[in-house]
Amino acid sequence: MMAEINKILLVEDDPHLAKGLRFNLEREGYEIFLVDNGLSALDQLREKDFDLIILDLMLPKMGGLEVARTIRETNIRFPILMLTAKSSKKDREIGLEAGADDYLTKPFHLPELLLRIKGILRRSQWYKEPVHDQDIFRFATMWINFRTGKVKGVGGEFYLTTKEALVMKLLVEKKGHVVSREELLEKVWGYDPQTETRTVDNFISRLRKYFEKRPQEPVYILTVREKGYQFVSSSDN
Amino acid sequence: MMAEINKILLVEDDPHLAKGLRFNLEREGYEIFLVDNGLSALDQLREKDFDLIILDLMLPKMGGLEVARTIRETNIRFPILMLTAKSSKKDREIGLEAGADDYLTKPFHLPELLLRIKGILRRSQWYKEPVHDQDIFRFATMWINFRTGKVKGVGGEFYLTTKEALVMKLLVEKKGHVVSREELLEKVWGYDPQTETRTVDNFISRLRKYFEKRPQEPVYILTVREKGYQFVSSSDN
DNA sequence: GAACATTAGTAACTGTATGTAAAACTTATG
DNA sequence: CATAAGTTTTACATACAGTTACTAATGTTC
Repeated sequence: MMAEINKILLVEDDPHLAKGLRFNLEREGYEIFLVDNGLSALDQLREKDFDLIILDLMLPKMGGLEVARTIRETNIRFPILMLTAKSSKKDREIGLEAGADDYLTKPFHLPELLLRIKGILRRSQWYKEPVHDQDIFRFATMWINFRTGKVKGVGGEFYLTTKEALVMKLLVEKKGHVVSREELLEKVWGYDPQTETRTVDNFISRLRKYFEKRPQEPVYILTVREKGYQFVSSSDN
Repeated sequence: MMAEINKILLVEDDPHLAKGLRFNLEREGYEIFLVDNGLSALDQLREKDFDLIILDLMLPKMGGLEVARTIRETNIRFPILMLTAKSSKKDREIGLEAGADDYLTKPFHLPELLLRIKGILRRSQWYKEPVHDQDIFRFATMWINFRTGKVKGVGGEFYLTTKEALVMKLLVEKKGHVVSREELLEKVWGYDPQTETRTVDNFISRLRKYFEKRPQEPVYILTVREKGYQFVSSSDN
């Protein structure tokens, strides 16, 4: 399973509490997006993909209940954790009735919040499609998803084109072994391996620009003169 | 939605509490099976299909935690509601950690128990039988009614035109497979697929504006170069 | 090691496919 | 017949794949 960072939308108008929560949740490895009112919350949901929303019941502009109901109207399964200041039974009942998956009464203890978050995320994984390991390859400080072509590294993310991904995949699959231009032409392009072309070389050149720190002195994608190219990776996978 | 009677396995060794709960839950329309220890609970689970287990933490023969863990070993998603006599924080954390979906501290109020049961059952429905009205299609945080063209999302609602809806419907029906421009032209427009036109591309462009958060980097309506377009909904990373 | 031959690196160019704003056209409606 | 909504074409921008041409590196021969 891919260790994707979970994105949490935190909707809290008390700046003090918000700051504290953000700090603690980020320390736990979650990516936190903070807004202080209900309308902004819905805006954010439209913009980004979140894994969970933590929603204060009492909010300016649009209350937590209304936000929860709006979400439930279109997405019955989006994970919602509600925070309620009042500990009155009535409030909690209303919260759950409005569609919250769980709630916590302020003041709450951090370990319990963390447990509830973990629980909700665990449950919400059920309906998400698992990412298959064989599609994802990690090396150095980046990973590649060969199915989608997505590459993520410290410097951000980008997409390989279809052919680029196929070439890279073939090299990686045969890591430590030389792959001839003929084999690449055949398996990636479906060409007659007789064909005289420099296409493969050009693709290698491009891949080195993506993945090598100094493309002129490649460390991963090596040339084997007269034979072809070879992917090597000292470490993992 | 099917009005199936929900079967609940109640594991409680206090005869007094057990009797009261059974009475009240049956009055709510649930079918209750009662056992008074952990081993019998596992026996029952092997025998029948339950929708939920309500589990006392303190039980003779085999404790609630152990039962919960045993269930989680084989069925990660079976709904578990834990009852704990002690209100110590420690206990609740342990309960959730062991895999309970929710817990309640004794003494609890009946309405709250009922709400939690409803909540758990609602959530567990998601993976049992997702709502699939013929005309309504849900994805991400929105839904589309293909008959009327109505689209609703957290950001409000609007209507697709007839052709827009037809294009979207065809893509969704063949979700996960590439649909060629020719097929779209034929099935939506009734054109001779020979026709040279960019109409399809324009519709795709428009649909992306409606449904994609970043139309330039679509995650649902994908281009397959030289082949056509493809709708995918399992958009991991 | 000088001269030449072979192989590889890569910038620049070409053709084709796709994205999309805007113009042009069509149809329905009052 | 004017208007608006829906559709389609046009035109231009961009992206991808593949070729060419030149440069650099390596290997071979004398």
